[in-house]
Amino acid sequence: MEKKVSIKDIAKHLGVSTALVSYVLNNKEKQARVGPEMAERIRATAKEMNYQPNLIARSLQSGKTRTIGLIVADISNPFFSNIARVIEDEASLNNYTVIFGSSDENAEKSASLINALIKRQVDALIIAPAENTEEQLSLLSQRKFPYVLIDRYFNTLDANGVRINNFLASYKAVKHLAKQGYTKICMIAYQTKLPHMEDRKQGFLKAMEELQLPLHENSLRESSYEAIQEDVALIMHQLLDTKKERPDSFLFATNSLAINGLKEINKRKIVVPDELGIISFDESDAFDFFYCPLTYINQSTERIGKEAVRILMNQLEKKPEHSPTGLDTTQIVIDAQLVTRASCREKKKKE
Amino acid sequence: MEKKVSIKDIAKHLGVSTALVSYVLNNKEKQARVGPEMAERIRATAKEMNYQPNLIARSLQSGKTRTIGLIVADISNPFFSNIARVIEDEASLNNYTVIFGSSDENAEKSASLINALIKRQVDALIIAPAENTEEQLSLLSQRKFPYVLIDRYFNTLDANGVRINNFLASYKAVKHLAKQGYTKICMIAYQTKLPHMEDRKQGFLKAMEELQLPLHENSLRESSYEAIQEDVALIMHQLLDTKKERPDSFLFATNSLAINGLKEINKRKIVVPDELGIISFDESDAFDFFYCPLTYINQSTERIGKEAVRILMNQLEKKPEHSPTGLDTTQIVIDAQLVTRASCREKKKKE
DNA sequence: GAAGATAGCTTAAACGTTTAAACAACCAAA
DNA sequence: TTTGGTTGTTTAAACGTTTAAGCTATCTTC
Repeated sequence: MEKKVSIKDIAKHLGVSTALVSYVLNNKEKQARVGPEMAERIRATAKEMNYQPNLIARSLQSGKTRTIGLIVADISNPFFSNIARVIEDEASLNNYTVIFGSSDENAEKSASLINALIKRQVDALIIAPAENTEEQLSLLSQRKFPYVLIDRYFNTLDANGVRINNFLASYKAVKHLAKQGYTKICMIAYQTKLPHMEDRKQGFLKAMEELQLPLHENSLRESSYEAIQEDVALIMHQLLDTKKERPDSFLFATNSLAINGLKEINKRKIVVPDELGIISFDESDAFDFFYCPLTYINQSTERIGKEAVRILMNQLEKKPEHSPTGLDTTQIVIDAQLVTRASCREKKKKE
Repeated sequence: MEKKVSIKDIAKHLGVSTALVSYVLNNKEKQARVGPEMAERIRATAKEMNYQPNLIARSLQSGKTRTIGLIVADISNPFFSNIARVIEDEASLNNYTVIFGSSDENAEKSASLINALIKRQVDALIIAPAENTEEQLSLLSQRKFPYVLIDRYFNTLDANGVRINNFLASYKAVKHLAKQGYTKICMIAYQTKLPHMEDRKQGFLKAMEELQLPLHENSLRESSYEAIQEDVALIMHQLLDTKKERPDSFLFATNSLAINGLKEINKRKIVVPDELGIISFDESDAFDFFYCPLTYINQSTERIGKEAVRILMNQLEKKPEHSPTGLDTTQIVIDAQLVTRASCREKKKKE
């Protein structure tokens, strides 16, 4: 690669000091009282030599990189890549760029990603935290490093965050299923202690209780993240390939769980919504193309991404005197909408 | 945010020079003849003070950032986010991180992204180039800036690249359709001069010619990128809501085109594969969940990502003397596989 | 025509690293 | 006892910026 032209090259070319060049190219000619002809000459040669400022040097000097680190479970998951796109656009509007990393729901990977990004001096982080990462995050908080949690959160951690009202969304979904006449409702969730997932489970349980629907060991089943395909296949086998206590409806806690579940349901040629009602969290093209389009709980990736960046920008760009302690934190809870489509039958089955 | 500890802080704390600390923490104690006890003390205090090297400072000094810039059309498109994930993992193995940007198939956006990434001193770029970006890329080549094109390429540009054999993939797809008895084959492509798309179109035309199947103005229709939904809807209306010359099969040139097309096909309750055979490029969860799983041309995102990074690493990590002119370029053409499923009927219709 | 202001520019330090070169102290060999 | 080598450490410059402070003419003003 050819050597890049620096401010020094421009200065040498014109026989002036680098300071002068810097002032002009940063439009500080007024305060620095640079002569108008000089300013013009500098601008001209900068263009002529195709000068591009070295942002690394600038960052070293300013202590700011105008870079945001984004850590999600998996950037190839559409839920996260959609959020990534929104964050990219919002960041770009504020002249920031985004570095990303995938944690694979793994605490160690998360730690090393956070570390790598901090070494790279990102100004802030946006994190969809994995299980058992409270300590890492609490360390960030201690050092007053700016960050926002998305999608997930921790009860023990007072941090900026954007998420949906998981409990209520789940609760409403169950109520909706019950209203349509389903009684043997089963939830498929992830086996994790992450509170957002716990909330979804609790919302399910609370609704079931209020509906006085019986709960048994198969009412709420959990899959691992790593072996989701095998786990969901097994769960579906145990739940569907039996006559007694066969569920008449499913609530899937994420799009990946639903996609794996739907594959099993398809295999068995089970008729949705008559034999089985279905609701899932998140969105997916697959939900649209399932022979019976899925009713789902829409988490607006648009809003999540925008709010996350907004919180950071408020924190990063505001004058120090406006943040008395610097310890205030913002939590946004987005009201997730139930989008009703064909996967829950319209009326009660037997009247 | 609290002030970070620097090498200077460690040096001061121990009453030694920063050079010593630097040598030790870079494991150059042997060459620099640092005393073993001193080395131990330095390492200990570095750990104790939780020292994290400032990679920005290191980059300024070394001229390398160990960062790769990734420019795709849209990071939220699963094809690109899958590639992004592979690139992330491969880069990480080599101790690189990835900054990304979405060009939206827009040449100006592409130019400003390239510029922004170069100002940030990325060591190399991986680009899925938009239309009319030859000049930008040719400038990169002129300056000997390392980059690899993925998915797309330009005839007039001698650059590193990884892509599939678009012509042949398309050609084979049409032959496959014909073999199953379809004769009124129609291709839906993007309206662009990008050669990879042109190749797909030419492969289609060549196969049709060899098959002696008649071509007319509706045989090959094109949609814009910006208004894909409206365009595909219109095309489908014109092709399907008519009796005369109605196509009996479609070849979609990308997953987005297919997804939009399938929605229209679904609306009209057209029976696949009997009334209509379908093949699409790329992959999608939607293809699996369409009532009749789609036959598709699989572009291995795994291979594309891996090869792209491999090419860059070869170029970036090799000693200068190994690249005599530095002008050699590597092109990888991956053989895309046709994955046959239910969306093309098994036998000829009327025998 | 002296004092002070102003315009136009330069100097120099700083940001946190890396690393070649210099230096001081010691030791061994002649 | 000089010479030369080795060991352990420091000095200082460099990477490309930014920016406060300094300097020198020239211009006002009385």
